[in-house]
Parts: sequence; structure tokens; C-alpha cells
Amino acid sequence: MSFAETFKALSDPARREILLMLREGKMSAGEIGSHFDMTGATVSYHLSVLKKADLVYETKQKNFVFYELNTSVFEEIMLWFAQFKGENSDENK
Amino acid sequence: MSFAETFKALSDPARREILLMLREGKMSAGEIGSHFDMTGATVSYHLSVLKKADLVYETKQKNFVFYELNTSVFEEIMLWFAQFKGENSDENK
DNA sequence: CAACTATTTAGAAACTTTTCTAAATAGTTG
DNA sequence: CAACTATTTAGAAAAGTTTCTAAATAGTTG
Repeated sequence: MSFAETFKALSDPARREILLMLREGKMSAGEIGSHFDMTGATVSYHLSVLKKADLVYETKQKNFVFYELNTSVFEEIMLWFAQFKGENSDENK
Repeated sequence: MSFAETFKALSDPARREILLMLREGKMSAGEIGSHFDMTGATVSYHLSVLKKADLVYETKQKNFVFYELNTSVFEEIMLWFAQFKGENSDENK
């Protein structure tokens, strides 16, 4: 996992919206796309960015591709943020 | 605060490194710059991105500009991530 | 106030990202 | 297997990001 890739993936509003949608469970590429005012090709691009960042994974069924949250990467990001909690040991006024 | 701005700011390795450095307390622009192999102008650009994202704030003293972590935005980001914890109420196998 | 130190701004080059349309792939089903 | 549905890939245009050098600003101090 690369933090650069992860944060870049999260910096786009459509991609964050996709992740929020996927909280309810897996969805096909087409179903995801129908929530947005962009072409299927563009949605496919965003899904590929999320997949490269390991924020989602895909499974195939018939001629559908389903996407699902990969929660383990969320845990890793939380750990990165935890570095900024409390501490303040050396604070200089 | 805008999540787009925040995550974009976090997507650059130099900017993440600056944030980690600032955990120890406030630092001047020059002091921050001396840790990197880039011009002061470039460091100034990165600091402006972090400032626009509200991840740091600045204070002036003599002809130095000091930068400091703004921890409140970190808390807001943690809340955004918390949306992805647990739940799984509607999981369909 | 002139010279100095610290930092930012402006402008340009190189690179990356986002979006589209059109075409390709892949799997399904009469 | 031909036609269909779902999705991805390729290529290009437009917009955004990162870095540099050079110049500007701003504050300090002899």
C-alpha cells in the first residue's frame, strides 16, 4: 500500500461518494455509474484508481463486475492518522 | 474545510513528511526547508497547500514564519473515516 | 537608510489527472 | 454463432500540479 496512492484516490469527490455507496454492500460497475452524471468509461477509470489504491476489490459474476470495500486499508490509514493524536511531549510555547 | 483539499494536501510525500516533523512543535519555513532537497520556493508552495487545507497554521515572529499543526482538522478526517467502521448491517454474500 | 536575512510570488516547463468518444473485450443467451 | 449487455482500454483534449529560477516583499539591524 502507498499512502500517496491512497490519499490521491480519496481526493476526488466522485471516488469518495463511491466508497460511501459501497458501505451498503457490493455493487456492479453499472449500478455505481447510474448514480453519476458521467460516462461509464469515466466511472471505470475512477474504479480503477480505487482498486489500485486497494480501497476496493472486484469480483466477477456473469458479465457484471462487482466492487466492494476493502476495509483493511481504512484501518491502515487510521493508524497513520493516529500518529498525530495526543503526544505534544515537546510542545514549545 | 474541504475533504478534496485535505486529501490532495496529504497525497504528497513531502507534505506528509512536513506534518510528521511538526509533531515535535512549531518550526520556521527555513528550518522545514533545510530537511528537503528542494528550493525554498518549492517548500513555500507546499506549506501554502497545507495551510489552505487547514492542516497547519502560521505565526510570524521577527522575519521568520513559523508553522504548526492544526490538530482539529485531523479530528474531522478521523470522523470521516469512522463512517467506514463496523456497520456491515446490509451485507449480502 | 542600506545591507542583510527569511520568505513568498510570478511565470514557465514538465508532468499528471480527469474527462470524453470510439473501439475493443468478454461473457450470455436465443 | 450472432446479437446483446456490461465493462474496460486507447487516445486525445483540457485542466491541474509540481518544480524551478528570478524577482519581489517584508522585516531587522548596524
